[in-house]
Amino acid sequence: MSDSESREMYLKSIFELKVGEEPVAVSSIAQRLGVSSVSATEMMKRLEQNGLVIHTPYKGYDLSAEGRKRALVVVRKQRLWERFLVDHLGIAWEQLYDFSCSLEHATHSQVTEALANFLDHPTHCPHGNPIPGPDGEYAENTYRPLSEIDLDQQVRIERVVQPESALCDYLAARGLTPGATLVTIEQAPYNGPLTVDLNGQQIALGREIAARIFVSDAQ
Amino acid sequence: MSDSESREMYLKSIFELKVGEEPVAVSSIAQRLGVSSVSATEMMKRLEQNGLVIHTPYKGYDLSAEGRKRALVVVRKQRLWERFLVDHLGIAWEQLYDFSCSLEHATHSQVTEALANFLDHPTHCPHGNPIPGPDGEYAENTYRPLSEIDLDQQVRIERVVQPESALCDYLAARGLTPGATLVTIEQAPYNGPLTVDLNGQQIALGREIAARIFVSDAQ
DNA sequence: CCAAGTTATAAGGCACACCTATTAATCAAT
DNA sequence: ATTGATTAATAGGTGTGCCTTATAACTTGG
Repeated sequence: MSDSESREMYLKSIFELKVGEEPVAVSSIAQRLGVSSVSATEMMKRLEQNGLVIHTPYKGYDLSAEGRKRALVVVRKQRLWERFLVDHLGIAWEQLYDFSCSLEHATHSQVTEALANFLDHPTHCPHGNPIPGPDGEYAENTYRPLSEIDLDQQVRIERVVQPESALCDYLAARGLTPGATLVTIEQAPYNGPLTVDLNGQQIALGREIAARIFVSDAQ
Repeated sequence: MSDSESREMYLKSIFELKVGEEPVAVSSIAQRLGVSSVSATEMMKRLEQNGLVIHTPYKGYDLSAEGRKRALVVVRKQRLWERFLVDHLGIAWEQLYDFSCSLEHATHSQVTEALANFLDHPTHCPHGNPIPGPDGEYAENTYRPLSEIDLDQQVRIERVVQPESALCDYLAARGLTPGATLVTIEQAPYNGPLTVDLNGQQIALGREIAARIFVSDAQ
């Protein structure tokens, strides 16, 4: 990978991994990118020197204002490409993330905006995630993770976060894509799987997966 | 640039620079890619070890069958993207080459074929160059370079080879794009400029440029 | 055929994104 | 307050794509 491409991936990872208020741990960044913690730490130092991230020792890293801006640019490119790939090229839902990930780094901003125009300025990617605006506007929506839903609730899948192909392969094979409606049936103890019912079929989902599926009430 | 991206650029350069039977000189490859001759030689050695190029000492390099195949894959991607950029995104003709050049390396073959399908399998890029087929079919067409046309001939611009943006900026500003019809007026001695008439306007073209513009008879 | 110009090779370096292995610092929980 | 786990920092190393400078090998034109 090239210099700027790597940097973009690191920034995007922090953006994607950030959930609550806590900074993102180096270890999780390293894991996400498939590199050692040392390598990730090295890169984070470089990014810190460039003012793109902020370090809280022994806690992790956050994006600075500038870093967030850069990350949003990349995310915008990726999610626009995902729309194009699925809407116009007919690429399978579970392959989108990987294919768009290479394209995102190779796309000049002028092409990005022309693409947004061509696509008629979509607001969400095929995984249900918001597409950042051209000037960095980003409204994180407020769906709740499936892992936090009470039992016997009927819910609708709204978004899948960190939708890399391995996860999406699994979900697509079971029909767990945005728009699907399911009912929470049973939560096994000791952080065990959550069983849900999708069209009469029962599926047991690990907690990590359930935490990445965001849902809304489907009354 | 990354490893494979660089390699692709080297292979593509040889493909683009190859004109007649002569192998392509390292110096011209180096010049095209903006690297030193030593660096280019280094890379050519690596490519030779991989069986992608064939060396004729003190003459230059040629693509092997496998190398040509790889180059054609890259060229196919680039030219398909150029069509998309100009036909659907409305990107200016003179910017196509640069923008498509980044995309070509980031495009999975599955996406390439879906794109070809979306574009309805175009045969030529916006510069008039043939788009290689999915299995490496490539028919070099037989137009003659403007630099070899007799005087007082009316000709039509069919293709512009090695259409990097610097050249295309120059040509687009003067209306010298594929489809334009012009008349050869005067060839200055000592490899001087060729003067042509385009819609009553006289333009003096250097020989290097004239050699990159391929034309057909326009009776 | 010989000198001028190209081309090739060799030597030595730089920056980057990675790596492993080790030690130091800090946090959290008993 | 000490321990055990996590996180950070240090040292040392790899491969790749680039660089400059210098020298050797070859081609070609007068």
